[in-house]
Amino acid sequence: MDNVRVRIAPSPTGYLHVGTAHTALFNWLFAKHNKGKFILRIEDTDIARSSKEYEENIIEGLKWLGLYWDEGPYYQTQRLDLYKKYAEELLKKELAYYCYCTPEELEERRKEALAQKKPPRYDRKCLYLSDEERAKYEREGRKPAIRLLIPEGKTIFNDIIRGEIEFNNQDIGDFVIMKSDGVPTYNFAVVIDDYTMGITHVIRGEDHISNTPKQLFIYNAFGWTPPEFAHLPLLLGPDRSKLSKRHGVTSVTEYKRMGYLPQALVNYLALLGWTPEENKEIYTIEELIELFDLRKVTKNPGIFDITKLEWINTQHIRRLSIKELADLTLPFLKEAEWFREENFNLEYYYKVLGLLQERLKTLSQIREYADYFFFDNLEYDKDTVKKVCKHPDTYFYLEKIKDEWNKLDEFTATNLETSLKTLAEQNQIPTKNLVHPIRVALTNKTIGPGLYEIAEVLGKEKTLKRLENFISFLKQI
RNA sequence: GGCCCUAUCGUCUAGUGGACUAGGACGUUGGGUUCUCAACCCAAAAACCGGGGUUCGAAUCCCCGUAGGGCCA
Repeated sequence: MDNVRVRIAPSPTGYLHVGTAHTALFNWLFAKHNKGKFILRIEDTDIARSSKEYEENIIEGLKWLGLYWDEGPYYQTQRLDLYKKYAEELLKKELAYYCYCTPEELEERRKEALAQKKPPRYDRKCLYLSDEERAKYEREGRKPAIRLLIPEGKTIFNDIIRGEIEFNNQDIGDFVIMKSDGVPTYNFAVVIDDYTMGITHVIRGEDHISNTPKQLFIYNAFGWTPPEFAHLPLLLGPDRSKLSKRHGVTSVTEYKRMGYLPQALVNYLALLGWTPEENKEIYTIEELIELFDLRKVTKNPGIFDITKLEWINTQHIRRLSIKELADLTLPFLKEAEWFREENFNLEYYYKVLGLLQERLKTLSQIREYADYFFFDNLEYDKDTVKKVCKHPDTYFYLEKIKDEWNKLDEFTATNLETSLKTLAEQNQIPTKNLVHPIRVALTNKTIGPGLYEIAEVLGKEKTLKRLENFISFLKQI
C-alpha cells in the first residue's frame, strides 16, 4: 500500500487510557507495516476540560510504549481559522446554513416532537428564514451556528473490519458543524483535519461508527474522496461495559509505574482483537509490525484481563538480559526504604537478579524480593522461627553446618549442597529439617529462590554471620 | 426511545459449508519434580446464546428472537 497516513487523535481531557493506547497501537502497527506515516493530533477544542498536564501524560505514555509519531503534534485550537474558512465555503455553496435557534428553543421543539412520537431531529426552521427574520435575529444580537444540509437517501460505507454499514440519511438531522462561538463541532473538525492532513485510513474505536455517516456528508459536501474506515473493537471491563476507571487501572503511565514492560503491554494490547496466523503468544514489536493485518482484526469487543497481561509481562521480563533487567529494575529498587546507594554494587546486583529474574511478575516486585540481599540485620520473628525449627536438635545441626560451611574454600552452591546433604545423611535427618531453618536464617523469609544459590550470592562472610545471629536468636527463645 | 455494532470454554481466540470427538493460550483444578515459593513437565474440567430455515451436510450462510455493547439526545 502506498503512502499510508494514519493518525491518533486524543483529547487531553484525561491521562493516556489503555483504550486510546490500543487504538494508537493498531494505527501505528498499520503504518509501520505499510511503511506509512503515523500522525499525532491533539483534539483540544474542549478548552474547559483540556489541560497541559493530561497532554504531557499522553505524550509520555505514547513515547514509553514506543509509539513514536512521524508528524505532529498538531493542535486543533491552532487551526480554528481553517475550520472557519471551510465552513464558509459550505455556506457559499449553500450546502450549509446559519441557524439562530437557541438551545432552549431547540429543547422545547425536541420535546414537542417526542410527544408527537416523531424523531427529535432539527426541523430546518432556519433553513427557510426570510431576510427580515434573519435581520431581526441579528439585531437581537444572536450569534448563529452553522448547520450542514443533509440530503435524502442512504449512506453506505465499507468498513475494512466490518464490511458494509448502512444508514438512512433521514435518521440524521441537519447537525451543527460550527457552534455559535466559532468553535467547530467534533465531526467537522475531524473531517477538515483528516482531509488536510492527507489521512488515508481512519482507524478508530467502534464507538465512532455512528459518527461516520455524518463525516461522510461533510466529505461529500466538499466533493472530497473520503479515507478508508476501520472500526476497532472496544476494550471492556469485566462487567462488559466500556473500560473505565472504575474497572481498575486504565492509565498507561500507571502500568509503567507498577512495573510493566512497554513491550509486554504492547504485546498484550496487540493480541486484544487481533491474532496473527502463528500459534504463539509472545511477540517482539518487530514481529508484530511484520505480521500485522487490519483485515484479521476481530469484530467483537474484548475484556481487558490483567491476569494475562501479568503473564505476558513475566515472559518479557525473562527475555531481558541481566544488564537490561538491572537498568529497568534499579529505579524501583531505589524506591525501597532499605536501599542505600553506598551499599550498592552492580556486579553483586547482577548475581541477585540471576536468581530473581524468572520469579518477577512485575519490575516493582524487586523491592519485596531482593531486600535481604541488601541489609544484614534481619529481625527474625519468633513464631516463624519456631515453626521452621520444630525439630529439637535444629540448634545443634545449625552449629555443625556452620562449621562445615566455614571449612569450604570454594563457597559455591554445589559445594554448599554437597556438604549439607552429607551432614544430613550422616545424621539420618531429612535435608529439609536443615534447609528451612537456614532459609529463614539467611533471608528471614520462608519462600524464595534455591537456598544454596542464595548463600553463594550472599557469600561466605554474610552467610556465616547470619547463621550465627540466627543461632543466638534461637537460643533466646 | 431511535439508529448502529456484536455473539465459540471464566478470559483472549482458532475456525471462511464436510478434515470438529470444536484446536491453542491465560486462568482454574489434580499430579510429578524440588529445600519452600515460583518456574518447569504431565493431566483434567471448561464453549459454538435460543429458535426457525437453506443444504445430503451448518459453529460457519439467511431470517426471527434474546442478550450485551456503542452512539445520538
